[in-house]
Amino acid sequence: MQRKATSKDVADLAGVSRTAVSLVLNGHGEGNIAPEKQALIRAAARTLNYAPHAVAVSLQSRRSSMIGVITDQIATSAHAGMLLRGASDAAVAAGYLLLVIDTQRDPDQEVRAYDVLRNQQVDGLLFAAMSLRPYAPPSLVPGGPAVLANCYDPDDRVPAFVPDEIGGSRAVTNHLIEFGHRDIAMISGSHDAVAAELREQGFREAMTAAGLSPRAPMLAGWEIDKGYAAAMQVLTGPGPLPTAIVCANDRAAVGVMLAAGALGLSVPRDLSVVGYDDDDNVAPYLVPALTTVRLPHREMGEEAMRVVLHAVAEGGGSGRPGEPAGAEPATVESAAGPDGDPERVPRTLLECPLVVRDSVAPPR
Amino acid sequence: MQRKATSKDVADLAGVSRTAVSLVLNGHGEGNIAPEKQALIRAAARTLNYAPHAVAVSLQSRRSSMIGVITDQIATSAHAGMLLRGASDAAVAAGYLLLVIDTQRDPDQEVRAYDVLRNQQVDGLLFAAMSLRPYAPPSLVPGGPAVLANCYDPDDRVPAFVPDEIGGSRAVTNHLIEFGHRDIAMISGSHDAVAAELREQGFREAMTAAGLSPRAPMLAGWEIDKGYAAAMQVLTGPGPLPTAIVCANDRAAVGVMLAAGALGLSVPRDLSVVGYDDDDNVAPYLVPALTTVRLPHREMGEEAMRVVLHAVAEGGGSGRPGEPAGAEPATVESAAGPDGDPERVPRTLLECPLVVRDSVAPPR
DNA sequence: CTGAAAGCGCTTACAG
DNA sequence: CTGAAAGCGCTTACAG
Repeated sequence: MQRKATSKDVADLAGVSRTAVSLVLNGHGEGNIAPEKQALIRAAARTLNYAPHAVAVSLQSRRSSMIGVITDQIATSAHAGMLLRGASDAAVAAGYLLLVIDTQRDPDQEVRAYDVLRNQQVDGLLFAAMSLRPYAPPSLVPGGPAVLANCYDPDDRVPAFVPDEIGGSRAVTNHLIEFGHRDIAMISGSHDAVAAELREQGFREAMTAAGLSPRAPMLAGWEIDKGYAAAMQVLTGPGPLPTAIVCANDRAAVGVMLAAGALGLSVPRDLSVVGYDDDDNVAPYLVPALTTVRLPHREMGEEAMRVVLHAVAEGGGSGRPGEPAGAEPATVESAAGPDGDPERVPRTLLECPLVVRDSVAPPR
Repeated sequence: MQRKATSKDVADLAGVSRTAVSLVLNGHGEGNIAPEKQALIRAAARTLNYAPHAVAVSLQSRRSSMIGVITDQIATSAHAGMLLRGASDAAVAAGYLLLVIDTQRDPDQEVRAYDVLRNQQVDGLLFAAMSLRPYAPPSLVPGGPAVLANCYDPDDRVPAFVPDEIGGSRAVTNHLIEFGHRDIAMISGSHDAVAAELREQGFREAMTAAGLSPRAPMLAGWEIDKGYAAAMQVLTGPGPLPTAIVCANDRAAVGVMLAAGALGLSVPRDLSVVGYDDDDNVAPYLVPALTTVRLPHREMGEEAMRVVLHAVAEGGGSGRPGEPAGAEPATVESAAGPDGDPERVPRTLLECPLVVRDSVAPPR
């Protein structure tokens, strides 16, 4: 690799000082440097293919133009990558780069990640969980402002962006109710993920609001086989058969469809099925295509990054957003402390939109 | 955020020069600095929680300890994340950090990515494709040694690590043959992905080697619904029904299972089914669990990163590995140029291991 | 054994 | 309008 051109090279070629080069190339030329020299400098920079040495700039400016991202399980889930994509897009648009470290949920690695990121002088920090969960960041987060995505500080000391799980679940359930379903079963996820309880709650709320008495959700799990087993049970067991099933997620819905097939039931004619997640690789391609709820992964990454960037721009040490960063004001769950603690900071709920496809029909 | 301690702070507290601090903390103390002073310095560093300013170190050493990673679609696929994980693990273990930029296959973004990474002074470069494809990197790759993962330079100027698709496909097909299947259908992916042809080739090779005449692979696609449609056709069409189906990937296999269910066929009793990819979220949980082939995503990331790191350590400007970096020597496809071109560099084939589960049984 | 000096590449007061 | 100087925090010859 050939040595990169430095500002000195440009200065020499243009016959000026490095000061002049810096001024012009950073847009402070006007009124300071003679127009002809400006042209000379720009030409020289072009010729040499000059680009400032980011490390030197960073050392001088005390800004790295890098945002540290700590994730807990980057590899596990397909759509979770969208969170990173949203964050990356927002960062790149603002001239920032992402330094991503995955901790694999290992506390040691997490501590080290904070250290490394701090030493790399990141300007801000984003912590992203791959599935919704509470997360208490170190009390004094190093490395500038910090924001949480798809996780939340139980004490709300750090701003967070999370999906409105309850709302999404309410929405799909209502969709079923509008189609005329009255006996709806729910196959829930395991309670090691907080999303399971939230989705159950949404289901119950929608049923109750419609004057229907909800069946107790069946605890199953998040995988295809769990959905299969639960569906086998509910669809063969004694008692009346439900006309629709709300699944914990799209994969469980695959299991339900497989079970329906094995039982000779046709979806949606004999049974309506809905999922959750809008899994890119699954939901649109199931036969029939699955009606489900989309998780705002990308939005979480984007919004969270915007808030970080905004705080960085403010020169703030805290991740507290001054004014809303994004254009569209997201739903805010007023997370006021029990005693109105002024240290609390907003936890923003992002909509989980209903995605209507072909797996729902009126009950027979 | 409180100001970080500098080496000057440590020097002052310990009553020595910054030189001494640097020497001791970098392990060059012995024989240079009096033992008592060494202790003093270490103590001071501890007290102040000193860690060297990475940016300053980088500027001075002309090494950033960062490896740039350019990906083309980080978000699309779940298991693809494993590639990143493997790369990250290898990098972190060697004290390197990853600067990841996703280009979304936009050539403009790609060009910009190289620029940005070069300006950030990355010590080396990894280019990772999310699905196997040819990829010609810029002729003079900037930013130190470069290696390709899950993609390959048609001219083999840059080392590459790719899955042995043909071998994997041969292996599953043989598995079916060993179970006694003689009439095996293949539902292939669309040919926009090179993996499709490779997997077809493996299928054909295995059949031919066993003295069986292979059916022509059916062109379908990579999604559930394509597998479903193709299965419907092959399983209802005129002519003899195959006793087993080789699918382009796991998702297509889901479609096949769905179709089998709709047709009243039981897998594996009435029909054996195998997939490809060993999709974490799908294959182990299908009912029955899917016999498939695992893609060495993690290994590709790991091995490729090791080669980059090795080349960096060599101080080499080219990504040409001197000696093999990893312990286990991977299968090497001798990609010698047609005329023995000495500029050619190895393209390494990583094994795609067969993963036996429950979706295969002897034909009835 | 120890510390003053130079230099990595840049930008920003400051003096002409 | 222009350039010499200082300084970001570090490490590495070099002179004592």
